Amino acid sequence: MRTSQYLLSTLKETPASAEVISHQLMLRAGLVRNLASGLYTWLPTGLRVLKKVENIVREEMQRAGANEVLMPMVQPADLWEESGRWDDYGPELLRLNDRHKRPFVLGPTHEEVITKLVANELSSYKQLPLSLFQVQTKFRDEIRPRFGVMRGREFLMKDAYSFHLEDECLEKTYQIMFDAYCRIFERLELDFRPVIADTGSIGGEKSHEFHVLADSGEDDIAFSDGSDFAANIEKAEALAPTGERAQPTQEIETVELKLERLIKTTDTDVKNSVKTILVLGTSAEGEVEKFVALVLRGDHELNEVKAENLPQVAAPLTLASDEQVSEVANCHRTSLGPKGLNIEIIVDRSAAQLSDFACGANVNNQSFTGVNWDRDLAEITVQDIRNVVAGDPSPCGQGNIEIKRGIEVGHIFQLGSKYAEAMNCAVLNEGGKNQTLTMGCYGIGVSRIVAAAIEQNHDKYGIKWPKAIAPFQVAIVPMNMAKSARVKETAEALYESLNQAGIEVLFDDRKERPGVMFADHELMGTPLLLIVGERNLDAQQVELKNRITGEKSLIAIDEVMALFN
RNA sequence: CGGUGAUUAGCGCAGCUUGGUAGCGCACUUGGUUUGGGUCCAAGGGGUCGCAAGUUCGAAUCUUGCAUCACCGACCA
Repeated sequence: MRTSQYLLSTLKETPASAEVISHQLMLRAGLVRNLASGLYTWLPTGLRVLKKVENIVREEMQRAGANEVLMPMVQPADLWEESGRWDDYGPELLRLNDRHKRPFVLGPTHEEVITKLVANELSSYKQLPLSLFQVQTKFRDEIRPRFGVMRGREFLMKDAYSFHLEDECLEKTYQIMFDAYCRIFERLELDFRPVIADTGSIGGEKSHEFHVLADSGEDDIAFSDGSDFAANIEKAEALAPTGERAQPTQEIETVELKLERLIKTTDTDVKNSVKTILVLGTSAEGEVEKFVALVLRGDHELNEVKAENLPQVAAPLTLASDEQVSEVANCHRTSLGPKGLNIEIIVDRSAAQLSDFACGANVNNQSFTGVNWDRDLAEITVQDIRNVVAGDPSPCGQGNIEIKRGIEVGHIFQLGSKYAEAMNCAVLNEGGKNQTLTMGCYGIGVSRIVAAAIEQNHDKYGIKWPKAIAPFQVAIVPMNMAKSARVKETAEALYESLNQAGIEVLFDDRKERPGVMFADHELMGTPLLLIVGERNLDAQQVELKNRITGEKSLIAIDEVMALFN
């Protein structure tokens, strides 16, 4: 490709709307352009990268035995009613009507469509197991699109689905997919971790997320420093403190301060206080009807996923309003405490270990000190409901927890039969009986990977692409080609040979000054530059510059092709 | 959905307080100059000042409403 025929579209200045480095560089290097909130056009350079990521994913999916298909982005609403997600999915699901006023959705994912397809196509256990995948545009009407293509509303995703008669078979495929994912991210040269993940509302038993480590990531990942344990913080278990709880030594006293003031103005340690959060609870029939108090040590944070997964707590987790707090406890939320509440009390394991602790007194601007479980509060349930913090013992039993930020680029689930049941996806088994299938699903955010790769690979000059996904393998940068016939001939000849050999080469034939060309190629992250100048032509040499290492060297012109063998 | 801020040329911004018909840098066009790290000089083109209503002789500027974008929060496979 010649730059004179190419849409380079680099920018000197950073557009004001770009927050994270990958978004800034994607705009500056001319990879994408914003169309509307969360919607991006891929320019030629960006599309080259996107396609390379897509192809690596495709190759590894095929190697894992999956068949590629392509499903419509627009899906009829009745499929979603059949699975129950028409009601469950919420406003993230973009709904629309066709000219006959028939309801459709823009697919945020394709479980319904694929399950329906397989239900229609398969009839015998002999056709199992089967894995299908596609690379397709997804649309999710995100509440808050941000960071460019990192969290766009429309994005490119590889989604794969596997179908099995038995769970053991599903587990085997799950492991194959797990390995395929590791290979994909290794080929992309990303610093990534598979982490244990929450299955969320999609259901299922087992799930891993694949995270690219980067400070701009939106998720917290808990690692062990003593093993390879890693889990999304949503899912990382906070172990119960070891040892016996200390015996009470103090009597309850009432203090005329709200808890926050008590901690700030006296020597009461926040770690020896508990905070109390009132949330909606569920009845025995699973209906939302009452309240539950969640009690945590003062310095700990509530883990909403853990709380939500408790049967006593209504999902989605809903905090009680100020009015509701008044009804239940007759005080403001800042003075809530577990003692004297006439509702179910769920206490975090760490909070349950405290003795002689401080808490709100359920009277405005009053607290208790010297409170003790058992003695002062008998009826409590102890659960793990907090986020792990750095330094906690790892739930794997070895080492301590460290927390880092990650960008979720992949997620694999053992779905089970939720969708197969809903969509009536079954085959005849060996005994001639109808048997509902069990499913796995496996997603990779293809467009998000492009952003994640930049987050991990850039410097002050621009992007430093991993080899496998660079838009071009090499650029030819001629010095003053307009004035030097030799330079022009050499550059053209090199371009011709590289092109012939199928190397992706960008020939900078613009009439620009060298500095401009260097700056553009560094911004775009081309891994190798071939600099052709009068200076080295007498010796039949060109200069080779490596974008990643910054190394420069001179090589003979007839050695150039050997670089790409 | 709540809070905050923004919206003036393709991009980055100034002008608004104190109303008088729009400017700077980059980019773009033309000519010259320069050519191993974003040359320099000159001349140009380009804007319904987000939209609508109001106040006023007169609105980018004041008032009101709306829209869009972003950030923080809530929310979210």
